[in-house]
Amino acid sequence: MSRMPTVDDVAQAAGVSRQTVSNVLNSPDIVRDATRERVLEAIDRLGYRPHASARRLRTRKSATIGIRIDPWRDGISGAVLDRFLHKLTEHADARRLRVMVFSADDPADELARIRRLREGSDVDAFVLTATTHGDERIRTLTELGVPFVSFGRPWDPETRAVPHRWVDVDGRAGVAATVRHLRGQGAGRVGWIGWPDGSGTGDERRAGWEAECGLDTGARERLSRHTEDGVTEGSRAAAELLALPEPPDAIVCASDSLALGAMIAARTAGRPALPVVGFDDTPVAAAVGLSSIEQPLDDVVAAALDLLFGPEGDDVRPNPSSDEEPANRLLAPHLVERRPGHLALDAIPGT
Amino acid sequence: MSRMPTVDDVAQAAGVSRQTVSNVLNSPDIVRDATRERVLEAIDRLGYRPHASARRLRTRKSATIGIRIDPWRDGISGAVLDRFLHKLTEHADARRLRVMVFSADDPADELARIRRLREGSDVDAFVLTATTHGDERIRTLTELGVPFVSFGRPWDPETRAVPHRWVDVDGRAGVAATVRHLRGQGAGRVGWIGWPDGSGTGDERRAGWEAECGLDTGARERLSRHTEDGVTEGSRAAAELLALPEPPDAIVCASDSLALGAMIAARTAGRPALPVVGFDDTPVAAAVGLSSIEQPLDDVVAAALDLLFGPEGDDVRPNPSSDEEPANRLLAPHLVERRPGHLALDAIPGT
DNA sequence: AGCAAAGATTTGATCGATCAAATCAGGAGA
DNA sequence: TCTCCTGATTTGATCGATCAAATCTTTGCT
Repeated sequence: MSRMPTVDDVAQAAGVSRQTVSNVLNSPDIVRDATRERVLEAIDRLGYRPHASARRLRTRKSATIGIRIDPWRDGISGAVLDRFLHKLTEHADARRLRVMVFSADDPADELARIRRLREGSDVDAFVLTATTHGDERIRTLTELGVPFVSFGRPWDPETRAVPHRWVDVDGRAGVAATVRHLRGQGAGRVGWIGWPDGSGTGDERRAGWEAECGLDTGARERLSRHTEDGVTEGSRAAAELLALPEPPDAIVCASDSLALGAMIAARTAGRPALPVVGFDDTPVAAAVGLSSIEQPLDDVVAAALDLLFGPEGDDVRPNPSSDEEPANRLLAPHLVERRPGHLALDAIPGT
Repeated sequence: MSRMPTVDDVAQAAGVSRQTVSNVLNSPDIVRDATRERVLEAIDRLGYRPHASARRLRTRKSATIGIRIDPWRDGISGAVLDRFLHKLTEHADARRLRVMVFSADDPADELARIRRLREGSDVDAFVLTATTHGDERIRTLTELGVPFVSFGRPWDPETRAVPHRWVDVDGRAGVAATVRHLRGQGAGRVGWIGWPDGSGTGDERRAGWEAECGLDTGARERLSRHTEDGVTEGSRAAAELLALPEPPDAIVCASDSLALGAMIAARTAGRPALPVVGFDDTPVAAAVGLSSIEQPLDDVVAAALDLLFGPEGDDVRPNPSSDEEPANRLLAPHLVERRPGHLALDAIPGT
């Protein structure tokens, strides 16, 4: 073939005009049935594919979503965003949207890259992840009028005052439900291992534990630990809890890293059956048979695209203006329960 | 602002013509210094950004790389591809290339998506990952003339006969070097836990062990196990090895999943200091303090882009034709050594 | 049948850039 | 001084699609 066929080629082959071919593709309902079929046949026969760049130039839409990929950090925590990205591509494909990824060194750099992608009409909406306290991206993108949705709610009053679209997972509700579940199974004292105060996400999760653990202030103090994220840290904290005169009957953790550490500590302390629950249901949790609270990423992605594009289609809606009601969704996670001892270590010969 | 400035606006502001502005951006060397500065000043002042779609329409290039993201599978194994993707975006950004991701259900679906992206001029080169025996993608893309590079060498003679660009990591050399290293540290019997025969990657890795373990056929038989990937499987295999009359002094595994299992088994068997080495240096390995053989993804990505675009620039080179020498690179991985017992479980109170 | 309104299809213009060819300016050499 | 050549800059055409408005067809109603 010397060159790819264009609308004109198809039009000629089908004996109609350019525009009719265009209509068949973009508003099939306004074309008469007989004509449409003739055109579709020609499209099929010639193997015509619309030229995306030409279309974008004219329509000023790219049907492309941009998302930043974080530089690879410590690891486990990044897994959620990777799963999110996978889900995003799947849902986007289903809507005939494309996903463009980029990297950035810091929030300022991210904003610069977003501007470039946006101004070049490469991308017409963005998904922000990992929102923080005082997130400058939300304010800036709103001012620039760049359509976006964030995965992560606004954490401070100032950001909350900026009307914008967001989707988040209700960590508090997830932990609360889990604690209730554990207590229903007979665990009288449910312990907590979380992060230091100040991270919005971590505070929410702990609040879920506090609400449902049924312990008085003193007991809550004794049965909880707050530490940086990490397996070692989780291990140490769990060992402390298990060494108490009245140790917990179950431990819920703010992350899988902490939970993995806690699980190892429980095993070492001779309590391999102690229920330990992590958060995010990362591959590690699945690998070692750890219960974990899973974020409903399918729903999160679906909601994010809904907010950006409406229930279907690929027309980006503008950011909500200050007088409208800001659009957002808070989704409940759910517990993935696994049997401790899944590794069947006890059955191993020679021990 | 009512609309984004265009070349014409800049031209007018700088008192030159469209084309000169275009030249300043694309071939700065043919523009006189004084003129160039005047134009650049105008570009800066107006905040002009070239419209990517318009440029692509004219040049028929998109400066975009496409890569498939696998549906989220079991987990640990996918981590390498995720890290690869991160690295790819970083290197691509540095070259002013964009990265578009997409998902597909199977190889046939992937090919269909590639054709669509390619025909719409959305993407002008692709990176294939996870090559397999009899990979149809390589043959098909070569026939279609779609530029690509694969991360993963061709595994069968038929595919090898198709000249194409590829980059891969020399797993055999990596394992061989690791085994040598362990023996140099006094481990007389180094065991192996790998995958069943037939996976190119796995066979290569085991070959590295065989070459350097210094054991006779019988001992090799006794000190190696082949099993599906997984923590449980690794745990079971390691337990068997450790129960031998002459157990191994160290164990090298084909993956971090297997190694994590082996590490847990070693701990359970009362040998927490047994050196265990995994492969891919996944986050899990880092989290639990497991030694692992790391793929040099930075170099892999750099090599892949070199093969596609040359040492610099964003002009895609066509696929190698049958008479040329096919271009490819085989890179050596390196061992990331961690101290077993990193979790400091022994120091935990109450044990 | 006649005529207006609704529906289907076509035509001319345009999106914003680059290519190819034409024009203009500045030196070198006779 | 004039020609010729090189290098810098400008002009007209084009990439492939959609928009907006014009034209042609059909339908519905009296």
